[in-house]
Amino acid sequence: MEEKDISRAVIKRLPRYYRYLGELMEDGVERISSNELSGRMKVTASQIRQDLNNFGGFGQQGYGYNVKYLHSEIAKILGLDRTHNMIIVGAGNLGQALANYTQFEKQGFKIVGIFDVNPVMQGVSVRGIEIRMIDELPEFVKDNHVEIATLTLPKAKALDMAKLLVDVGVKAIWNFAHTDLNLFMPEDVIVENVHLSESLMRLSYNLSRFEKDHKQEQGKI
Amino acid sequence: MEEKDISRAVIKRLPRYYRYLGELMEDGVERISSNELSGRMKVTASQIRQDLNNFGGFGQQGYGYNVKYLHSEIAKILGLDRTHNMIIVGAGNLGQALANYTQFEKQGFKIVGIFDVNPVMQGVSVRGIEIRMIDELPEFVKDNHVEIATLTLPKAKALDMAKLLVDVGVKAIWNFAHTDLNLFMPEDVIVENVHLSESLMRLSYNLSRFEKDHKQEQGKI
DNA sequence: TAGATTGTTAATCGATTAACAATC
DNA sequence: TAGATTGTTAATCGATTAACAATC
Repeated sequence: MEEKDISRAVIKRLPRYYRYLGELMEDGVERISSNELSGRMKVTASQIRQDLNNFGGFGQQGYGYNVKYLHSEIAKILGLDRTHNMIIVGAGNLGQALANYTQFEKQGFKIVGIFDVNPVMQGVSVRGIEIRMIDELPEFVKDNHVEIATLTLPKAKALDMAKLLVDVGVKAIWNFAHTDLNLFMPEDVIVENVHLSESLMRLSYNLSRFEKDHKQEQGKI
Repeated sequence: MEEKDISRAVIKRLPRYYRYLGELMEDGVERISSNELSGRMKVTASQIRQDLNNFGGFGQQGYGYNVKYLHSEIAKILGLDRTHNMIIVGAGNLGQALANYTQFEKQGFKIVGIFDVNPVMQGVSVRGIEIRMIDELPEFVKDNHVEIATLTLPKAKALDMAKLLVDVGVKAIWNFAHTDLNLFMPEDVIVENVHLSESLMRLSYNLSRFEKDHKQEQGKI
């Protein structure tokens, strides 16, 4: 119906709007104007209005936006109005850390299973969830309506596992492996990459650049 | 000197180039053209050439780019040609997972200390690194030339800790807390945010959108 | 009604792509 | 030298900002 193609840039900002609106709700704020929100979030009011209007007119002239309403509408847009069953594949440090992280559950992402390829892990439990072996995966995904797989395996094992996950019916992969799965996945499988080392490199770039700038300034004096 | 301001979009792609060049090196590839790399990475050859030329002419007409040379030049640009001392602040699941992750060390990010606010953690060791209390922080940062702090504390404690870290001389914060520190930090402090829940929400958005599209298609039949 | 603020169109800015002359 | 491929300028595309009429 309302099927314009929304730009990636807009999607990237939505969760941030959602977070700020959540905070405003906690603070008991009932309504907010694009201009006021603009001040808090350091984006332009114009951009806020443009972004939101991609999805519909959530505001009211002369009033602004109702915080609670807008929050719940963005939740719907982001698919946070329902539960998503999720498994974690790769029970190493990162996988276990994510399994222990209760925040996701509150947002509707329910961790229903943890898998690993290493037999040593079999039977070990994380937050009450027993680690299973991969041979149980196909049945488990079907029986538990698993939509999302969090992939926390080393790069070398990631692609083959991703293919397997797709074969057994997983719809989306949250990829923490340092490799670009999306290039090898079918069109209809969602891949969201979290490349931590790339993030750290960007930090490093900015650090180096700043130090260079600083040295230059001193040199100029 | 060569101080054009490089756009964020370019910086975001640099680590990816670096990764692909690393893989090419491992595969023993000596030279590569922008066109060939374009095919592998699914970006345009034009963009590759434009991106690289922000930093200098690393290629040669009629030949392409020397993989090893380009790899090392990008390393320099990203500040990976030297060691960065890093501490982890927040020894919860995620903090410990990051501490256990040896990959960063290989890229020059050396974890020299782990800190927490919870006295229960005191003296516990992660990968041979003892968890310390915050009162030791100021001296530690100075003595160990700490540049980067990885911040893996809950949101509520994150901002105050960030301010403290800046006060004691930390130059950059790798922020895993669900809050936008950058809005409250001095200009000269680098903040790189990793908002995992935002990433998961983007995945969720795409998942929901796809399902909607799919339903529509079925409806049309 | 008057004032405020949205929704939306138009203008600007920036980033990507295309084209091609320079040159190895 | 001829062929290949870069570096770079120009053209296009998309995203952001500004402006303002619509309307609560």
